[in-house]
Amino acid sequence: MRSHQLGDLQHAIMRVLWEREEATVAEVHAALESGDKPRALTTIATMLTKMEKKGVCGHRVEGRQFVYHPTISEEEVTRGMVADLTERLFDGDVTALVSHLITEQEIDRGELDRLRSLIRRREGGQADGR
Amino acid sequence: MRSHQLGDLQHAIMRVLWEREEATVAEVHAALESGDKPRALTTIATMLTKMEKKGVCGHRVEGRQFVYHPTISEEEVTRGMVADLTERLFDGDVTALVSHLITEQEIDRGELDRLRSLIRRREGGQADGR
DNA sequence: CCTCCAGTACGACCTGGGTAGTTGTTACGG
DNA sequence: CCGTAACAACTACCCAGGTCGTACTGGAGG
Repeated sequence: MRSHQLGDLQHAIMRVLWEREEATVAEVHAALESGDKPRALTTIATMLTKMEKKGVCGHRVEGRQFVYHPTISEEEVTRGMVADLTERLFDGDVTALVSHLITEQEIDRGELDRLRSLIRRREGGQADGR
Repeated sequence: MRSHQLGDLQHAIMRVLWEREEATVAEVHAALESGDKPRALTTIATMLTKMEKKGVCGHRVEGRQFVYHPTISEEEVTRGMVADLTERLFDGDVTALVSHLITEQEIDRGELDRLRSLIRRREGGQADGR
């Protein structure tokens, strides 16, 4: 089961869909205009079409326009992409990734603190909730 | 500075190069034969050429063959790819990624323990050892 | 009723990763 | 001295992401 991989634009579009539950092409386009480099409306439309064919979203017809909605959850995608990276970079060793993050990447002291308590909570309560 | 992004095969090849410091096309090919699906020798050669043009590796001539070597470090690539993912999925919030990992991904109790001490070490001694 | 506009459908094109066949060159063994 | 095999170079594809321009169509307004 190759977890759905999304390109940059695809992921950006999905984020809009996840955030709003539903959105028209124009709405997605507008939402992406802020900050991002300008894109043609048709680019978004084309992308949405491809994404639907790919199974990551669907649409219903409302009057003349299509209202798109996600068919996969953000968690699903996030987990999948993180898992993929973990596989490629650390041979699937999640702990190695975490180690890398807290040693090589920039995390300030306050963050470390938060993480510590997060781990403690995880260690304590868990009967493994998956 | 857009950190060098590598495809699957490219990354696999780089791993061989990093591991051996240097390697001929045939050596890389042989190293990849184990476990991976069979690939033509020319595929590796082509890839190496493209990668060199991209600046991730170089080569010297030894007799009839090319001996390739990496020109970027594994750390560099790892950091870059992790950073990219962090950016895309968590808007650059490294802590959010770590949180995701220890709550959503599979980490057993022993691992958590190791992480705890890792954080402690990081918090205490750090004069930033990079 | 006819025009115009909003929107989708369709097709074109570019890039980069990946895969490999074909060609050309050259050192080496017979 | 010559054929062969080892190599690199070149060329050609395929696919997916991304980016648009253009065609088409149906409904709203004059």
